[in-house]
Amino acid sequence: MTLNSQSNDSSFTGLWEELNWRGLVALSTDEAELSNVLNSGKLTFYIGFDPTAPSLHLGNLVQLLVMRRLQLAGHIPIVLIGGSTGLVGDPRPTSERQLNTKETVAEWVDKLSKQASRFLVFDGNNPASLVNNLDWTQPLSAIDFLREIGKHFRVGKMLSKEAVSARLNSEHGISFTEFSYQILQGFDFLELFRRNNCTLQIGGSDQWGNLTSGSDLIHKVEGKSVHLMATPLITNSDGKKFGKSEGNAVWLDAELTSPYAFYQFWLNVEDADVVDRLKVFTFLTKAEIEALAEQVASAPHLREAQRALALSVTSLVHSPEAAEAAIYASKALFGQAELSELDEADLLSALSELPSTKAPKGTPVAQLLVDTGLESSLSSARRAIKEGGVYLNNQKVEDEAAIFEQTLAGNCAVLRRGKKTLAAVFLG
RNA sequence: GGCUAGUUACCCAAGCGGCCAAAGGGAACUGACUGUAAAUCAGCUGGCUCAGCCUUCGGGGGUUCGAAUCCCUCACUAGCCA
Repeated sequence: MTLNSQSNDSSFTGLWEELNWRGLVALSTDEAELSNVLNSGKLTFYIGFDPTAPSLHLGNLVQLLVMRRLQLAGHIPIVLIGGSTGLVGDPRPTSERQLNTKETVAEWVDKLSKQASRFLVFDGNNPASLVNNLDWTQPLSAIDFLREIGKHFRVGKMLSKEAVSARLNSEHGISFTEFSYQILQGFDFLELFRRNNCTLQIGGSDQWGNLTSGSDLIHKVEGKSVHLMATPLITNSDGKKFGKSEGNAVWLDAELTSPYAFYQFWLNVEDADVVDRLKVFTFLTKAEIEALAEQVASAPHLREAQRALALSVTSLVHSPEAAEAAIYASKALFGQAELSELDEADLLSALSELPSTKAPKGTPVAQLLVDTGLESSLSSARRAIKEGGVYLNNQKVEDEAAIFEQTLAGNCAVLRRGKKTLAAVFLG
C-alpha cells in the first residue's frame, strides 16, 4: 500500500472516534479538549524514538501508524529521533541499560530516521518533519541545563514516577544518568513547543511518566496546557509477549527480519488476536474489518483475516512486491505449489529468504541440516530424520545416511524440518 | 564471623560407590489429527568416526579397581546463631 492510497475511515464521526475504535488510546489528557482539536483543529504533534537498536520494531510501528493516521486527518507530525536520549537510556523497570558508544548511537539515529520517514509524507499542506534532540541538547552546557531546565523539576515528583520507583525498590537501584532521562524528554517537548508550536505528545502507555514530565514543564515555564496521548501496550491473548517470533524481536528492517519471516509472523497471529491487530496495524475500514471478523467466526480454517493482515502489513512495511513474493514463497515452500514447476527466478527469490548453505552432491542430508542451522548437531539431525521430520525438496528423507542428490532449477534444493522450518541448499 | 542445608542436563527435581548419559515433571522439538491452529495421543531431547566410544552432575584436588554419589578445599545460594 502506498502512502497516497492510505486514508482514514470516513464512516467515523471523527479521528478521535476512529482512534478509540481501533483501541489506540490507552490514556490521555482531557478527553473532551483533545478529541475536539483532533477532530476539527490542526495541531502539531510529536513522537520520539530512541536509537536503542539498529532498527525499529513492531512496537514502534504502532506509533508510526498513529502518526500517519493523524497526518491523514490534517495534523502535522514531527518524528523525533532521540540522538541524546539514546545516549542516556530510558530506565527500564528491571535493570540499568548498557550504554552504547556515541558512534553506534549516531549510526542508529541515521537508520531509524530513514526507516521512520517511509511512513509519513514530507510535503503538502501538513508535511511531516524529522528532528534529532541532540541538536538542542548538545549545545547546552551542564550548568545551563541545570539552571534552565533542572530547576523546574522536583525530585520528589521524579522519584514517584513508576519507572524510577520500580528501580529504586529493586536490588539494581538506578544511576543518576537514567534518573535524569525524564528531564531530557520533558525538555524535548518544551523545545518542540517553542520551535514548532507542538502541542501534543504521543507515546506508549509505559512512557506516561515521561510524557507528563514534558507537559508539566511547559505548564510551568510557558504557562500553557498541552495534550498527551498514550497508546496501549499490545498484548497477546495467550499471555506471551507480542512482537516476538520464536523469541526474537520482529524488526522492520528487511536485513534483520526478512519480508518472508515478517509475512509469516502476521499469518500466524492467533484467531483471538487477529481482529485487534487489523485495527491497529492496517488502514482497512471498520466495515472491512468487521467483515473479516465475521470470517474468523464462521470459517476460521480459511484464515482470511490473517491473510489480509499479513498482506496489508507486509505491503506497508516492505512493499506490495515484497508481500507478493512472500505469499508466493510461502505457497511454494509449504507445498501448495509444486516446487519442480517453479521457474528459476521465483524459486531463487523464495529461497533467498531462508537460511542457506552451499554443498556438493553427495553430502549427507544430516550434514546439511547442521550447516543450514536447522539442527544443532549431527546427532540431533539424524534423530530428526529417524523421526520422519525431514524433507528434501518436499520429499520425506527416509534414511539417516541419505545423501544430497537431486536439485531443482537453479541448482538448489529446499530442505525442511517439520512443517515449517525451512532452509535452502545451493550446489557448490 | 559460627553452624546447618543446598548447588544435577533448557527449567523444576530424583539419585547418595558399580546395573547412571543419569528417574519423574515442565518446556522445546517431531509424528498422527488439524487451519502453517488449539486440544489430544505417540515419539524424542549431551556429543561422535553411533550395536561402540567420548565429555557431563558448581570449580579444583584426593580416596577407590571404579565417584553424581566418600574426603579436602574454594565459590555461590538459603536458613539459623553471633
